[in-house]
Amino acid sequence: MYSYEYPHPAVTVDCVVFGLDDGGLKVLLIQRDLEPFALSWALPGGSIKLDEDLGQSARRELAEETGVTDLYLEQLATFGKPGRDPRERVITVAYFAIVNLLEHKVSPDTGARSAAWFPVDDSPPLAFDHRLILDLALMRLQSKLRNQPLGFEFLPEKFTLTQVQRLYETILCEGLDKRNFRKKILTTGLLVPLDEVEIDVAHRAAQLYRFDKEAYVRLQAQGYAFEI
Amino acid sequence: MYSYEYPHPAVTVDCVVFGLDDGGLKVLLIQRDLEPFALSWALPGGSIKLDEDLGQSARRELAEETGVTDLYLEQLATFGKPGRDPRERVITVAYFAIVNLLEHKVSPDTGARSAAWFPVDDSPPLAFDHRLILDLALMRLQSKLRNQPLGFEFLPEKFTLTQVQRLYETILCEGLDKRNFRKKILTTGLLVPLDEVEIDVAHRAAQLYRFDKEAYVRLQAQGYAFEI
DNA sequence: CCAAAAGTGTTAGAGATACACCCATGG
DNA sequence: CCATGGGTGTATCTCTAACACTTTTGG
Repeated sequence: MYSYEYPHPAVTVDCVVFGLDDGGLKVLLIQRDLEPFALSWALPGGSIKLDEDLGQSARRELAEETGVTDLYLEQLATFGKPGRDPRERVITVAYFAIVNLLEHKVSPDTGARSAAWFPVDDSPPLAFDHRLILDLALMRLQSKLRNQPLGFEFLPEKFTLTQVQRLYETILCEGLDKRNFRKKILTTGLLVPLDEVEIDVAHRAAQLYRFDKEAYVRLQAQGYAFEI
Repeated sequence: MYSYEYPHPAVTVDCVVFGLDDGGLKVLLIQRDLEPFALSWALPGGSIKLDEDLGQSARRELAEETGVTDLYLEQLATFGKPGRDPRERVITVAYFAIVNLLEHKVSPDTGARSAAWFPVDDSPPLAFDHRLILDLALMRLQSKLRNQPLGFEFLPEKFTLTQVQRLYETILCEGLDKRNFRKKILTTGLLVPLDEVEIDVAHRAAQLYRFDKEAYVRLQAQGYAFEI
């Protein structure tokens, strides 16, 4: 008989979705309508289905609960401390996601539960061990930003260098020198200038760039390591 | 009623345990005695218990199957593709471990199943998706080695600079300049020279060092980032 | 005295940092 | 013409990379 004699825990996915707007770095939370932690805010997520891969479950739950569909997603870590859910043993596979708030203007209230963006440094108490998960995701975001060209996931396809710099400054919580930053980011060769400039601004219009993902993949295969 | 209506998958842990000896980088595998994949080699691991944290499960399984107890352990990633186990849906939380082969001379045959160390670049076909897990672990090892002082986990408490250099060369698969390597590793301030030298060698005895973990933790808290 | 590995400094080049002003545009 | 942000170059310094010989020890 080919089967596991051991008791099976519940398995869920939870997503830490980051976005960036003028107010800074935001995280997407949903308000729970059921016990335990009814009315508390929590990371979007839910039970996996048995015929779905883990990443698919994460995308499905996000779409159902928040309407967010187009995003960068990667696995963060798995949390399974006994007692983290008062009902039963629940293992949760946490995902880390980035969504482009500027372009898609995601309205998170399309789902069944109420969802909202909170500043990461001023978010409400969270259900379960979700604070722990959020903190880990934030550390991961800061660390990955430095050695992977991940930041562009926050931006629209066409962006200015100032937008990129502000992004880094906001997430890393540190000021950066404009000239040095531009030199560094341009010498990677990963940004290609477009034949377009910003529009509708009350000052000199900035050059627009796009991120050349193909070039990055190519360089990466040759051992290139992005660093900012 | 506070419970999950969703079907529960099986949850296991699997460990990629690395060790280093004169023959290079090794990985610890066990030979399966049951179907599926009977007689195939596989990563040590097994079902979690409902009252155990995930890391504890990993340590318990390792001790039971291979006798290995004293090791560095961290979570790697979770694999849950439907069909990865032909019996039923199984989510496995993979762990990444390093054991000091030189000092402990682990005899992996103490467990119930036969266990053995294989060169990572010459290991047998593996059961399930364990090849995928091993490959990820190897990439993680190489990448972490560069920006965390993780390599010392492979070595005895007292070691020579040449041992450290050989370790880096073996795992990163690249030659390193002796003088530059020594300069770099010593200027971190994380290695403290002991009042001892190597013994029983047929040539000039080398200075012994130990890794100052406390210093690392202290520096890390101040924003220091190890890099080699 | 020979074999084997330990140990040690300098120079040139690349990359990082610090720093301030003029330009273009819209209102 | 003014306010706003866009855009640019140089000098210094620090870190990295390349490189070869002498010393110690045991056999």
